[in-house]
Amino acid sequence: MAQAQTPGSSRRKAPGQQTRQAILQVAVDIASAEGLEGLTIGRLAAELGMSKSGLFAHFGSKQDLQLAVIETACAIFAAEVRQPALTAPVGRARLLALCQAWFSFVERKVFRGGCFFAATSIEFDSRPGPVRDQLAQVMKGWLSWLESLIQEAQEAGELNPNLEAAQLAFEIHALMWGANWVLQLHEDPQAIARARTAILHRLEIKLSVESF
Amino acid sequence: MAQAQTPGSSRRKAPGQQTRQAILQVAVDIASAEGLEGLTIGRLAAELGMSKSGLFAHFGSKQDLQLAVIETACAIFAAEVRQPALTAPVGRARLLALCQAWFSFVERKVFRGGCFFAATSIEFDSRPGPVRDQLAQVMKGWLSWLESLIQEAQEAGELNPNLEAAQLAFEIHALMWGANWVLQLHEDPQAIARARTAILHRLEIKLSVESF
DNA sequence: CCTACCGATCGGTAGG
DNA sequence: CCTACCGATCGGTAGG
Repeated sequence: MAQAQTPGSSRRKAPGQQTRQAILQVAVDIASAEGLEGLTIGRLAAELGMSKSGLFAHFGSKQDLQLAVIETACAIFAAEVRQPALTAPVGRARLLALCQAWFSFVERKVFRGGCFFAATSIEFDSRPGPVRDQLAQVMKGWLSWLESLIQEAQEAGELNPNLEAAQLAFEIHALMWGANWVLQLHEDPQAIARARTAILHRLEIKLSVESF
Repeated sequence: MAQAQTPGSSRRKAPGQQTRQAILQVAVDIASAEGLEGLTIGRLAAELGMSKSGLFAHFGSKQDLQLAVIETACAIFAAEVRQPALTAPVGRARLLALCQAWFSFVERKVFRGGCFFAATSIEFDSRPGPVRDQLAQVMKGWLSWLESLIQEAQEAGELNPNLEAAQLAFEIHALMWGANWVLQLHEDPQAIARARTAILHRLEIKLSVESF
């Protein structure tokens, strides 16, 4: 999910690949704000200063473009949120680092429209097809990963082992998206603080804890 | 918000109003699934078996249609969720009745695409204009109402008065939408159970409580 | 409430 | 990567 589509180890990308990447960077921003349907070929071409057909040559269809945009969003998310968590030690520290990275990621508006996955997975939840299937798979992977970090913290003796990991993952995820939603719709930065407070409470951590 | 636009008390609606209501009933279902932008005049007319312009005569513009659809969704939500809560006694019982009604409302798929407000407020959070403004106002009203029910329960001595009501309202709302999202995207009915468990835990109610 | 239309834009193709 | 196009659909209007 995180790896680019270039299989080789060559540092130099083929020129076509460079253009393709530039297109996808712009596309992922538009899609986070206006959705994967609101992302139109004409609009995207205009924003890039190129012709529709020139752009379209990089993708066989609009659906292929949408799937490529999801891949790109995954790669950015992996670098911005998953990677920082993996640099923290296993256990509660890693869980905290993940939450920290996620809140930073929405506060810095890495994607113009807030969390790309919130916007697009809700947009497509009633539109059957490969795009919806890929989004569902990505989100399942995210929830599973969150669950595994919780289990690791439990095994390290840093989290109450009586909590059901999948339940806790659901709750943390819901609170994160709640914060993203309030932040986007009401432009209320307090949303982040509310979600932080709730998550720390669930992790049974006193609220004065370090820099978090 | 809940009242229809007919001011009089006449039981009989003008024939134009009947058609208008029929249009809006179909429109609210489409919009909950495909969004307020995905709701096109042509598609709506086709689904109703009438001409585009005949339909359009009831609304001055697409934006007016979108605003009218939001009003209709509010009226349905008031009848399906707010009203059942108001029949329960003030305090914890009313809060529980509200949650009960909300989960029933998404389980029965009162709106084809799940919670209309989740779908559309996320769709429009990056689209400035009257539609976004109205959705933001409706959602602020919902969160405030939730907060006031929590305060009433605290004043009745049925809920820990040290909890911040706005914080608790945020958390309950986030958990409800988390359930709606998992239900829509993964068709996993366990989502409802997870949200129920989390909310009861936050309300400090033993999980064996009555029929809930 | 209809037919008949408008210019703009949609996703996509032909041919270079 | 471009120009030049395709049929379909978009929101919206004229006129009845």
